[in-house]
Amino acid sequence: MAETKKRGRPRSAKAEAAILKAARELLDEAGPARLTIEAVATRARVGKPTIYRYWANARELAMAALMARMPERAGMKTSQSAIADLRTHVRGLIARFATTRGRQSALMLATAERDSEMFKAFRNQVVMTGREEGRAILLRAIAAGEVNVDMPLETLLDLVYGPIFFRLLTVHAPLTQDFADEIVATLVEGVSTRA
Amino acid sequence: MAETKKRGRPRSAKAEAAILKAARELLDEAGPARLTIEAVATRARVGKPTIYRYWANARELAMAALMARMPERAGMKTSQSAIADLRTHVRGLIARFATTRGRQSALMLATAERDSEMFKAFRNQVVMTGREEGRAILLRAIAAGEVNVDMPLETLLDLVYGPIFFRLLTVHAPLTQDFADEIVATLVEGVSTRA
Amino acid sequence: MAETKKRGRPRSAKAEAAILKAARELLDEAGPARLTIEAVATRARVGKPTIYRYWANARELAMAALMARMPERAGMKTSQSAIADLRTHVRGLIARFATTRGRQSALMLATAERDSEMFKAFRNQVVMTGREEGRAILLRAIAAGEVNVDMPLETLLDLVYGPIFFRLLTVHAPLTQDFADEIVATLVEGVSTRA
Amino acid sequence: MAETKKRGRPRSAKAEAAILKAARELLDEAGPARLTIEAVATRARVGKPTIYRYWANARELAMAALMARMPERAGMKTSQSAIADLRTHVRGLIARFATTRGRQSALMLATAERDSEMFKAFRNQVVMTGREEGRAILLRAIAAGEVNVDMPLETLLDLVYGPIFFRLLTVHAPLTQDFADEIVATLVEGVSTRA
DNA sequence: ATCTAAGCGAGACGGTACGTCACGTCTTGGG
DNA sequence: CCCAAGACGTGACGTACCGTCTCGCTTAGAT
Repeated sequence: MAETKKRGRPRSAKAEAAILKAARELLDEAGPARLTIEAVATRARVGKPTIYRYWANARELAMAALMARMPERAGMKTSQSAIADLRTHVRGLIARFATTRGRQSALMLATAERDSEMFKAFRNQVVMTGREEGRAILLRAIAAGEVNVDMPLETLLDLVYGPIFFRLLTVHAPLTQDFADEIVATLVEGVSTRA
Repeated sequence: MAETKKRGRPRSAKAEAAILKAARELLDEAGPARLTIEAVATRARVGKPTIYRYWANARELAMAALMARMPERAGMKTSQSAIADLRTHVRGLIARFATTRGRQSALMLATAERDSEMFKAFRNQVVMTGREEGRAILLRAIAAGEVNVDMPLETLLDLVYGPIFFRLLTVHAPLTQDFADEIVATLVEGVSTRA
Repeated sequence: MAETKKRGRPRSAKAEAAILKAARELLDEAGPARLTIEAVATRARVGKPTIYRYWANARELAMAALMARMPERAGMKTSQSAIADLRTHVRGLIARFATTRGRQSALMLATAERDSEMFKAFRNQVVMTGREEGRAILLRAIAAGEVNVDMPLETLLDLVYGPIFFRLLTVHAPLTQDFADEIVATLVEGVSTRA
Repeated sequence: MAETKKRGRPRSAKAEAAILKAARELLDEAGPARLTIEAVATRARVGKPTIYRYWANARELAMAALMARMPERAGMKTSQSAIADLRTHVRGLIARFATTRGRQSALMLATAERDSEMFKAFRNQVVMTGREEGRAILLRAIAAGEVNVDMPLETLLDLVYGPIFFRLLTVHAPLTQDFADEIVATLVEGVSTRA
């Protein structure tokens, strides 16, 4: 209830929107490394101090712009097989990240200061949003008895998402839809010949 | 005929060593983002042009310094179970990367210009060296009939390495030795209840 | 009809006083160059626009603060010798200006926009107040036959005040009471050997 | 003889000249208050750090530009009357300072940081150069028995130069050639009626 | 034993962007 | 309609590094 009385001129939503728009455009045109505060300020017809009032530096602004940019997650349709749902989910994930925007997001993640608030927000919103959906699917699969996981669910989720980001970063092999299927198949079946 | 005649003063091995030493120290003290050519030149008591004679920019120098820094891979001992060997391998990998140096390497990988020669060299030497060993282990496992892989081996390798780098980048969960075991167990057994 | 109806909240005398007080404090602490509107507003707990309602810019405010600060001129006592009175007057002048405040005033004079109203007011109040007294003394001396001036009185007054401000600005020699005596003696006697 | 060996690339005389030229042009066009480092850098096609390598701030640069600008003092011709020479000297001084440049110089003097090296250099070169000549003339007058000064020569010199700068600063009366004559006449003859 | 080309350290060069400060104006809600 | 607070666009500040370019000095193979 300790609400702070807002005094003085309120922040301009217009300015913030113009900044984010300019940032997004520059990301598209030149990538995150070229996103400078000066360029954003000029393009958004905004003063530099205004930008610094909202974000601490160019990287945080870039993250904010990328977050605002991530496509809305379409509500997932549920089929009878949770594993089929997982496959669809991973395919969607790859489709999302195998874009300039997706690559830039992964890159931001790697570059950002590990312990800033922005980093956590970015990680949660960009990387982990999909994760919640993935977690739901896996829980459904466990409930349905399709799957048996005797370890932290986090580990399994990392086994799903890790390979995608790995290819994104190392570019040693293409990030295709087939890769989604291969990931899911391996995780489900395992490679053991014991069975 | 094709030999290039070497005229003039040869390059100084001492200078190169001093540069790399300074670069390594700065990496340790301040991280890759703070590794500037000026700082390296000052610390190594070397002229800036000398540095540029060897490396194109600060990131390449950082990669070179990190590469020179990666611990020599100990010759892998082979046990009777290829899967046990894989587990040992993954554990070693995690031990190597769960260090400041390892984290910095992953970070460099993410930041580097995707199509430079240096990027490829760095990727191959830092990330993919272990991979060759992993590939050998898997091939051994297949030959021994311990394992059955009906997809590109690359995919399976990405399923091993991807989760490690993912945690390195997102820091949402700790990178422990247990995680190595969980990765291997899942990949081997799968999570299906069908069996 | 012609009368302007006073509508709305009247100006706050308290605000003006607080502003001038803050300005004076900042002048003492940091000098006229550091007297910024922002600092004054913060210290006086006053909005910046309120300051601008009274003064056009920081220099004018500084001048206003300095004017409010000049010590009241004590009523001059008249002796029998107008020349002795002049000496006393010049000594008093030097005493007044050989202070931080005096130096700042001279500096303001030099910095101010030459044709602003404030400049004229400042010049008249700070520099020329003394001058009126000096003029009166000289007129008395002429009337008493102690002195004979066959040129504009202004010139003679400049010969009295000029050297003081000159030393204030160039600081090449100290501004002492002896200097007052030397000025008056030279002006009265001249340096010619003809006599 | 402890000469310092000059290492590294020597400073570019061309750059320095271009900077001073640009500074002079800006002084002429907009005055000392508008002389910004940015504008000078742009006009001189020179990097800002290069300017800062030579001068500590805009005011010092302005002083340097004004110094480079002061007209060479013509070798003074000597007549039979030292007092006539003094009159000629003071007239020349007024002619020099009753210009935009002269006024700017006086202003710089007033604005500069009192204890910087640049301030002293500027004072000596701009204000005090003429002073040496004036001192020589006075010494000649004393030697010739034309004049009798029983006080520090500095005081007399201040009585000559002070009034000029005073009018320059206060602009309460015009700075004419007649003023020169009036100054000299008063100093020589004095205003006393005793004689 | 020179000559000469390349590497060396140092450091100045033209630039770009940084993050900050203060400007003078504008926009709130409250008195 | 004034007040405080404070955000706004603007413009300059002084600094950090960039990557390039002289300097004068090694250094060592070719002459």
